[in-house]
Amino acid sequence: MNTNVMGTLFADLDRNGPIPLYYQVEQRLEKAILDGALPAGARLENEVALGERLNLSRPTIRRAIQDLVDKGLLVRRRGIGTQVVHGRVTRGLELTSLFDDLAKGEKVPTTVLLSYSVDRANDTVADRLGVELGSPVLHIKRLRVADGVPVAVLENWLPEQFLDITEDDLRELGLYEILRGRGVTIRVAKQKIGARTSNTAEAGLLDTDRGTALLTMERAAFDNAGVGIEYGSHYYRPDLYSFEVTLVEK
Amino acid sequence: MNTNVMGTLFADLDRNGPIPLYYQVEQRLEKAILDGALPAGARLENEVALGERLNLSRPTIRRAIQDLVDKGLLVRRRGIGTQVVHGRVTRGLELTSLFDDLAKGEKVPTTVLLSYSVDRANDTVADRLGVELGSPVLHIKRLRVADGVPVAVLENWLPEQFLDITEDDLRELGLYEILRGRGVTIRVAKQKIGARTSNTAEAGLLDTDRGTALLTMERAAFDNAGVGIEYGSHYYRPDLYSFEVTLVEK
DNA sequence: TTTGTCAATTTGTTCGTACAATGTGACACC
DNA sequence: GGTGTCACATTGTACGAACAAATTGACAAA
Repeated sequence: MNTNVMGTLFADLDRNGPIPLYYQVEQRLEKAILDGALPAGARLENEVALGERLNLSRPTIRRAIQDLVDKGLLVRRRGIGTQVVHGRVTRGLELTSLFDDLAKGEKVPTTVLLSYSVDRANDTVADRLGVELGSPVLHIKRLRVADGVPVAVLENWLPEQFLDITEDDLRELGLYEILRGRGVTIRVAKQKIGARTSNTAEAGLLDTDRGTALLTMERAAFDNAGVGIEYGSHYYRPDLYSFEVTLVEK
Repeated sequence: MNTNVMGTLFADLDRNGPIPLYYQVEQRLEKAILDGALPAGARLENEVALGERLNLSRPTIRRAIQDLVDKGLLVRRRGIGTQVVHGRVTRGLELTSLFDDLAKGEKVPTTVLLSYSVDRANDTVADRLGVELGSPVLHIKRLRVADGVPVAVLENWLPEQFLDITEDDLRELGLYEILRGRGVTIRVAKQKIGARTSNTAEAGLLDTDRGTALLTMERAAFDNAGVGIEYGSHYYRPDLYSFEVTLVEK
């Protein structure tokens, strides 16, 4: 055990602030793992000892560790202890693939607004969003460009409460940024990822040849209360984009 | 609140058996939701009351509810209560997409073993599996057929400890079935889903035309101890298969 | 009517404790 | 030398308790 790391890692826990203690511990541990301070395979101190040194109860420590286990960063075995996973820890997209994450790295993302209208919900949209058939929905279609290269075409439908999102908003910000700015938080999203062959119009938008493969994604997103927020049907240039998912069996 | 349902739902908790109490509660609740006994939007009794009626402590009840929240079945709001999510609950693939899940429904899956050999790990395989470069690995390539139609080509590499898996095993069972039978449990899997255009050989195997789109998936799987179990590089016929993922933001 | 305040309800966080289950290693026994 | 057994370490489950934070609704005040 690297007591040096663990010793200094938790020097300044804010016991009065609004941030939960378990979350502070969790974030510090996660950072240490991703930074390599806790290398793959490193064994953590046991829960009780850790709790004593940090002056925290065992349930609090357990909660922090459990969250990291759920994220796939740590592995626990009864009678043995807790270790950092061996598999390289890819600071992957994980749940952030929820968001417009083209801006994740060095690329400069821009957006071309292809269409913007208020439509009446058809069967599919009404079903996925959980709204009345024929109710007004905001229908937008955007071309996502990274460093001047077209990467994806994003078509979305949003329920009545978002009709006041403007064209300028959409040109400047990602959809999920706009929603966050309005205090909306996505809680559950159901995605379906597939592929198909492009037609002429699609290929033209993405600056490729007709008949090449497209990566497709359909998504329905819901907020805290389970209300439908957004339904999207998107296609991506597969040479420029792919989906990464980390699954953790419980 | 439908007290009838809640009243009878927990009549027979096994307090001495090996199955944890929180898990028993969790499963009964999940079943009630999926069966429709607890319809979308239904409000659960509050945690303390629920605990009193079932003679369980609040932490136990909370654990059961929290697990279902993590699965995207329930939604909690402080000061309000706990509700069943509004969005249709698709008994989706979720984590089961980990497994050979073509047998999920009515289809009859069969497997053609295209190749079977013991190779030395190349760069990619050694890296993904976390084994020494050049160490022996089992290399298999299978064609997955459902109801007589070829659906996917699955190419896998497994580390030294699995060299004794036989060709007959592979023809009869899914890979993950074989692994489960040997007491191996997958804990974390990292997947990358993309698309590309097929070449002649690939199209021939899948009984389609050259140049059509393929859905591709790479996966590295790890066990409880974080040891690499399996690396796979697969491609699927996109008109017959797609990936469904449910994301839950915490 | 509108606004502010307060109480009630409900989930969120944190503590403390006890015992069970599992894996490891040492030790005695054959 | 091999084998079984026992103690030990560590995580898993479950209990009880207290206070904090967020939401709602009722009521009072402007």
